[in-house]
Amino acid sequence: MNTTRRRDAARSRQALLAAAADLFAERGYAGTAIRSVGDRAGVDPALIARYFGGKEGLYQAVLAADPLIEQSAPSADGPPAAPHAPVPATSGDDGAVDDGAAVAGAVAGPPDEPAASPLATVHGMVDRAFDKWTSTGVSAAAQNVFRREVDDAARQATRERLDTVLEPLRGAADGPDPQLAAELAVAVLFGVGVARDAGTLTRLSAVSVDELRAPLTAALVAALGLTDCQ
Amino acid sequence: MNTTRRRDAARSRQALLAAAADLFAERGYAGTAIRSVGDRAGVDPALIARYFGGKEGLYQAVLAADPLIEQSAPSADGPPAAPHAPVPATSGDDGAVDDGAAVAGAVAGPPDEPAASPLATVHGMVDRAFDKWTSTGVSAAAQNVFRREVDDAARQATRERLDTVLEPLRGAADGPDPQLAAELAVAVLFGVGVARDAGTLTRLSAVSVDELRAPLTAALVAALGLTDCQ
DNA sequence: GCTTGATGTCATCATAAGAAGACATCGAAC
DNA sequence: GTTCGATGTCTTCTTATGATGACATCAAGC
Repeated sequence: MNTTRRRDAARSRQALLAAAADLFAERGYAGTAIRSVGDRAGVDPALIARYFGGKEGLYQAVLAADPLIEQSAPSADGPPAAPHAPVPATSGDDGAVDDGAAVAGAVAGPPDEPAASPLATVHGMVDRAFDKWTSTGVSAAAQNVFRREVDDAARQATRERLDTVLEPLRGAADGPDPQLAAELAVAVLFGVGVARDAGTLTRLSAVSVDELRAPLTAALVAALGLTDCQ
Repeated sequence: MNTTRRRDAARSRQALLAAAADLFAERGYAGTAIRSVGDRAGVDPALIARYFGGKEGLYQAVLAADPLIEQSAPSADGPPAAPHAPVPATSGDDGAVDDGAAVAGAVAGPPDEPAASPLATVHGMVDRAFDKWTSTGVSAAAQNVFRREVDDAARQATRERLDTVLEPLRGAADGPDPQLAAELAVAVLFGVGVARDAGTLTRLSAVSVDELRAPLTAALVAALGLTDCQ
């Protein structure tokens, strides 16, 4: 089990997976050639057929390996007690739903999170999304939310990944249709992230995620029907 | 100028343009073959080279011809006086910014719209976006907001189209960075539209635009910093 | 009716890409 | 040290695709 073996199937597989994740996110599925993946991975592209069955199988593997947002690990900047600024839309006089101590639990790390407050859930979701964007970038799976051309298998794989994000949002949503509210929030959250990553909206792509936190959180809160002013 | 001439360059050009708009929106740029465009248009694909210079030129023409949202024409359903339901987030007691009669002017039809109220601008924008989605569908240009793989020329063409949408939003935005707020609103608006069109979020794709109006408008209002409760 | 440019049709080329298989080489087990 | 499966490298095949040019056909102007 030498770590620098000249031949190591797992190592090659991982290299291909990482290179494919980059390239699929950068150039899209149709625009990515498996030869390019092999080049970037420093691995012969023929191994893609061996380990993943082909280009489509590689894509599936990339989607299955992507968590969409950062796992429950706390944000890298500062103590996790106050990783986010107050939301303008809810910092006012009434402050409908109380935030506070529920933030830590809202990151949904343990499998049995104790029903965090809706606002804390939103804050945790934004934090985890920002962590993901700034560390490994916006993934191909996130882009799939906005692509018509993905085939059924890839769409299904994307849906399964999205469930992780949709589930807490459903719980946080207020209104007669929590599923719709949660999906709307996903469209807003990933829409901003993917658009920022794409670069067509220049100002959006230029600002730091910190400058995005307040307005994006406000939009999510509104999309979920959590606005306290109604 | 017979309308059914067997040979008509303008007619062929238009057929190619329409077919290309459909296919680029459906399959993406890389996934669209010019032969498919020719087939759908009922025109020989070699004419693409003649009229547009090639696939890239055809794509540019499609982007340039797309308005992203419906032109200022009033909505088809009912009188334009009340095309939209009240927004939950702002239907409350205080109602920060007054709506009312400014709605008609907010659709920004005449070149010198009389500085409509921010809320009316948002309402008009949502109406026009919905009209576009339900009539001709979500365009390839709108999708480009969320695609990294588009080349510089296409990105620039998309930006020029976006300016039409960004300009009134900048005027409606409240806060220190109107450009960022406007781009954020664009990401939210088109993010929801493109995601709904893509079909990965099943509930979002299933509901009618009318069911989307209230929460989407609320999210846009929040993204623009127009929430009255702060 | 003829001419001529515009328009349309067809064949072909060069390239890129995914897939598949033949062959080479490594290394663990014995 | 030998064997043999695992791993890696290389070549080749087939297909799809964008581009190009030759040729055919139409229609307007004289």
